[in-house]
Amino acid sequence: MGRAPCCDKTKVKRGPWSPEEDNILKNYLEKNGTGGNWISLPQKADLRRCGKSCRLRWLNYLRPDIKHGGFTEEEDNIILTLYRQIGSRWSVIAANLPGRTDNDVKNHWNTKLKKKHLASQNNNFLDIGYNFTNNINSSDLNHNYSRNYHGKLDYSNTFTSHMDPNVTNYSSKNCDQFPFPTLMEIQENDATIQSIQEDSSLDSCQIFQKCVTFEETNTCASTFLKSTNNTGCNYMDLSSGISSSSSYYDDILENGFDFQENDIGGVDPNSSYYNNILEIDQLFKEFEN
DNA sequence: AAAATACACAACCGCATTATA
DNA sequence: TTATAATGCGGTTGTGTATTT
Repeated sequence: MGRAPCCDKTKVKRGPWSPEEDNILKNYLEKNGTGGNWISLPQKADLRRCGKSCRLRWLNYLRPDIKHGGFTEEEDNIILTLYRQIGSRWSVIAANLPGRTDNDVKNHWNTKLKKKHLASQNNNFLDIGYNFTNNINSSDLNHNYSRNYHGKLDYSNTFTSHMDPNVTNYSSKNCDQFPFPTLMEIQENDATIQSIQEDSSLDSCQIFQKCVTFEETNTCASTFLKSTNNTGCNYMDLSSGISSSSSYYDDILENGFDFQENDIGGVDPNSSYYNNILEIDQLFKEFEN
């Protein structure tokens, strides 16, 4: 025994509404209102439609002051915030967005915001980092797997090092404590590269200056510390103290924003870590889908 | 240029809740 | 008070259009 249908499906029209039908429904409702009963409305308005269909058409489309599409960033933020608080209670979320219907918010979520939400969730998750360690020259090297703000796979490493017993991890958070290697020689070229004697745990270090344009609007001239070791390159912006071991900087400096699909920040494709990280990336991609 | 695929949004379905007789 | 109808809601599907192959 199924549920009793709300109307005779063989006698009502289904699918998209024609402009004529819209006019009939709109005119009827503006003149008479719902009369407190959607089920009997189609008959009274002379529409071959199910009452529920009429209600939906009116509430989601024909009703005055309804906005369609063009969600603003502020609206997106409200939806994202509320979704995180109360989940998929679309009518409640829509009630906080004047002119928006629950159906519209739900559609917008399913087509656009869900990805944004998942990405930020994954970013939060990935920010914690994937860690594994091994010993290189008596330094503990922690390998962190994360996403940079472009959503690109990024790989960085931090040291639990013998260099300073009071500092357990060298990262962007405490890079001001990073013991700089001794400057041994200076070379000049068009990128103003200064070569520095390598530190015991680094194969080589360079300081260089270059003007970098972010997204065509945000330009910054930074002095970077570039260090290389056997897992790849590391860049630290000496003015902001932000470091990144990433081909992200490589790509900006060398190719603008022309990222390669499978770039992994800071990882030498010939290194033993590369396949390992690709595997991890595959797992994350599956998790994202 | 045609077919396949992806995307956006409208509409439907059935269950839960609320209103009414 | 309770049975039934109407309404509200959210998951899901359908449809037209845009983009890619």
